[in-house]
Amino acid sequence: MEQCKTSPMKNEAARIRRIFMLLKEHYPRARTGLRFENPYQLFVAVLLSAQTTDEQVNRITAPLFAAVPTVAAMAKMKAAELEPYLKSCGLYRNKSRYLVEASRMIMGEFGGALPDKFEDLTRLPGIGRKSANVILYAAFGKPALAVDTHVYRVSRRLGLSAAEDTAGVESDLKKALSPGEWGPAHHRLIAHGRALCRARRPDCARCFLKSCCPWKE
DNA sequence: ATCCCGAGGG
DNA sequence: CCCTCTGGAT
Repeated sequence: MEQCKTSPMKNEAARIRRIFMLLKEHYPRARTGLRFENPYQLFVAVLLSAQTTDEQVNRITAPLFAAVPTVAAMAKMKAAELEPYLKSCGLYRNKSRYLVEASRMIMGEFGGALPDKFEDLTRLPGIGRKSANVILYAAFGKPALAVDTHVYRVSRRLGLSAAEDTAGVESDLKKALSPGEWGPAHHRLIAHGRALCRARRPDCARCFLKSCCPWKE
């Protein structure tokens, strides 16, 4: 109690460290649920994952990768030819168009190889800040912290950030963590958002972070 | 701020 | 019926 008055900032830092320590304990090896074997497959899976569950994405990508196995093959497709493969996921018209256009840009401007820099990735249609960060970390092993709907919601409930947009939350989380922790933290916040800190009906009663969480529904 | 947009849960 | 799912472009 006295520590709160004498050094509130230091106390807050300790609270945040405790949150990530507990997340690590409960989700020791949290990682992406998207199935992929190379950067091309991750690029496709991430682009498809917008407003769609990873399980649904995996159902789609299995036949899609068999039919369209490379960036070069994707670049030769027409959006209309691709749509049947994406029919069962949301936003399928946009996603079909983005996949073809982005693949053509990768062929034309990046020599057929998926770029490994944030500024290049976000130039690709359908790849924004979140998807670029996922690719940087999962495909290239670079320090990056993607803020998706789960990370955004959970971070704000936990008081890790009060930012009103994903870029602001990303900035706050990065400041609170060392670069080596960014990727794992991303996956653990998602795991927590799915398991307990759900968008609807969060299970605060069973939450192991209850004692260090300011949020009440 | 709005649009895209099927599947699954409640 | 309503809300949400590893968003991005206009």
